[in-house]
Amino acid sequence: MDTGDRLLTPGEVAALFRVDPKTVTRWAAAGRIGSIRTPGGHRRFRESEVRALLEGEGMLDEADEMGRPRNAGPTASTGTAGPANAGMY
Amino acid sequence: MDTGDRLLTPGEVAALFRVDPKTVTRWAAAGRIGSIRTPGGHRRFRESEVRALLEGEGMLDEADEMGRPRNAGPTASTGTAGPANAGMY
DNA sequence: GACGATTGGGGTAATTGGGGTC
DNA sequence: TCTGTCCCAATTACCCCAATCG
Repeated sequence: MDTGDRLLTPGEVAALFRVDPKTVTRWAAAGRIGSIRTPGGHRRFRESEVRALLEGEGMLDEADEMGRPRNAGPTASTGTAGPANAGMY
Repeated sequence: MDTGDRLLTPGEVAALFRVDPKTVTRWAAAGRIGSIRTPGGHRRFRESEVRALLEGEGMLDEADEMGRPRNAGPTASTGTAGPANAGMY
C-alpha cells in the first residue's frame, strides 16, 4: 500500500546523516537507498527509509562492514517500498 | 475499463512530490505531466498519472534513455495520461 | 456580489544533478 | 573504497500581485 510517509530532499537527508548532499546522491546512484525522481530529475527520499537507515536497521551487521566487499543481497537494497532502482543516469 | 482517475489540484500534486505548487505548474507547462485546464485557466491533474509518476513506473524502459538531449514532447502539450517524455539534461 | 484560499505568471536566489579530480 | 570539493547546467523555491475556485 501507500507508505504514506513524507518525502525528504537530498539536503534534508544530508543534514540527517551529517554528510554532503553529493554523498546522498551517490548513495541513491549506487542503489543503496531508494529514491523517487521528480519529473525534473531531482530526487526525493522516503522519510521512513531514511529513518530506518539512521537507526541502523538498514544493515544487519555493521560491526565490520567497513572495508569489506559489500555483498549485494539478492533482495532489495533497502527493501522499503523501493521500486528497485539501480541507477539510471 | 474505468479509469477512475480523480482530478488533483496543483497543491495536492505538490504535496505528493514534496515540491512547490509552482513547480507542478512548471511541469504541466513543459508537457512533462498531463494537465486539464479549467475554463478559468487553472490546472487539474489526473490522479492515476500522478501516482504512476510517484511510483516510478513512468519509465518502462530505463536502459535506453541515457545520453539523450532534452526532448520536448512533440505531441500535444496536454498529453492525457501519456508519459511520452523522460529526457532531462 | 462577497469572502478566504488557491492558482497563475514573472523574476530572482538557492538547491540539485552529473562529471571529473584530489 | 568512500567522502568532500571543484566546475557548469538544469531544476526548484520563494518573492511579488491579479485572477479564479469553492
